[in-house]
Amino acid sequence: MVNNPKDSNTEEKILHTAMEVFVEKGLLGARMQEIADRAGINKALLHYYFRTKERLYSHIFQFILKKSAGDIIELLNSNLPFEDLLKNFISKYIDIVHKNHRIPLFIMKELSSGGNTVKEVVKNVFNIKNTEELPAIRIFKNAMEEGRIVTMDPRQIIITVIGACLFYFIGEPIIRTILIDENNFDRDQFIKERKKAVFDIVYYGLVPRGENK
Amino acid sequence: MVNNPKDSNTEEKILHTAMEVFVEKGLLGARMQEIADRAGINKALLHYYFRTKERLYSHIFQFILKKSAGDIIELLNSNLPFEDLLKNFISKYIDIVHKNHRIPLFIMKELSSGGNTVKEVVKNVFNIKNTEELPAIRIFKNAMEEGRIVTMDPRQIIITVIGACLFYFIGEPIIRTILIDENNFDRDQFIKERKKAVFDIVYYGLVPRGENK
DNA sequence: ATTTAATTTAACCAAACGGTTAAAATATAT
DNA sequence: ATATATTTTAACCGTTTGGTTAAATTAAAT
Repeated sequence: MVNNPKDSNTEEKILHTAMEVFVEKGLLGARMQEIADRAGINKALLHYYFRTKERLYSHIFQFILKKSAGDIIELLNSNLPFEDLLKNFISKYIDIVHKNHRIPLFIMKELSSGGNTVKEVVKNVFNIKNTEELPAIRIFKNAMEEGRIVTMDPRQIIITVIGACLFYFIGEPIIRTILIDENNFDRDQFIKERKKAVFDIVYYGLVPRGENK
Repeated sequence: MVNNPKDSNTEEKILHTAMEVFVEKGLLGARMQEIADRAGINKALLHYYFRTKERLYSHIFQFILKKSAGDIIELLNSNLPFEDLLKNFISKYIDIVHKNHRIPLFIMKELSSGGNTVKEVVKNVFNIKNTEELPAIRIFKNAMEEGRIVTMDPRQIIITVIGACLFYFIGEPIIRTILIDENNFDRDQFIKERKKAVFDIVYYGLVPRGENK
């Protein structure tokens, strides 16, 4: 009744449900019982698959981290000219975060408390040897060498872009309380405008004065 | 021995310690026993002052929220010209966050999970009647009317500036893992450069083309 | 048909934790 | 000196929670 048999195996169902619960409530707030209930199974079976809460959590955290990293890397793999690349990145990145708006905060929560195994995972996923050679860094360095943008530490640009893209979703509750009139708010439209605003500010903040490309 | 008598009253010591612990570990992660221990008192006395964990937490959360709001409002109260005002705001805001780098994430954590009483507090502190009349909104609208910056939804600008200022501190662990070579990193210098980068990108992203003021 | 794996049921355990209580001790104020 | 407020000690309680266990049941594989 609750289980549509054969439509997915139990392990996937557990992982899917556990991800929801962990993202909603964090490691400490999540309850094994709730995960079991929402997955339509019982607690015994849950422990039968993933021995402990920590093992289950670690599984899911790594999955989310890898997925997020993969999403970003994918966005950078294109041969568009700088302007289009930046516009594309901002638009698609905001789309991704929009569809998974709890993920960034979830990741940062865990990073702030401990972050032991995290660094391993991150280094593993990104396969970092030389920070100079990161795709994102190269993209901005190239644009600088070609004179398309002003000279500036590329890391500062990256932090600015990601921060500008993420912050609305991380801080949405407080932003809406303070900044937005709820009686007259079209969220989808606002997010669409957000893409344009981030691009306009960053792009025209980087392009040298006196040349419009 | 542990208590330096008379150098501070117990209630303040509790609040101070509890703030540390809550900010470090969140509501669920914090332990009343640990707060008592680190405050140099016992659990009974802790409950004698603040009956429940929730009461103590609520106290501290509101305090932090008010302080943070107050900090921002204070930064906006000056009659500097737009360029200086923006530069000043970014610099001082980053300084504040730098000294309390766990606070923003702490606030956002709680806002994401529940945010019941929060809206009350926020509305109370900011005394919001008309979002159009917020100081920050007015500042950008004035600059637009004076032709100093391009026309754009001021809310988008604000979100971009705050996001750019905050994100390094919120995401520092992951940023340092991915983006920064730890063998050759001067954090204070990087944060100093961060101020300039945020200002340059935002300011020149807003100033109309063809006029250098 | 028989073995093996997946799943349920339901009871149970130990530890952690928030909170209480009562009694004594210490300090502060009057 | 006496009353009042603060602080300690230490034991205790009820609940929640992660995790276990054992036995039975059902489904899948050989």
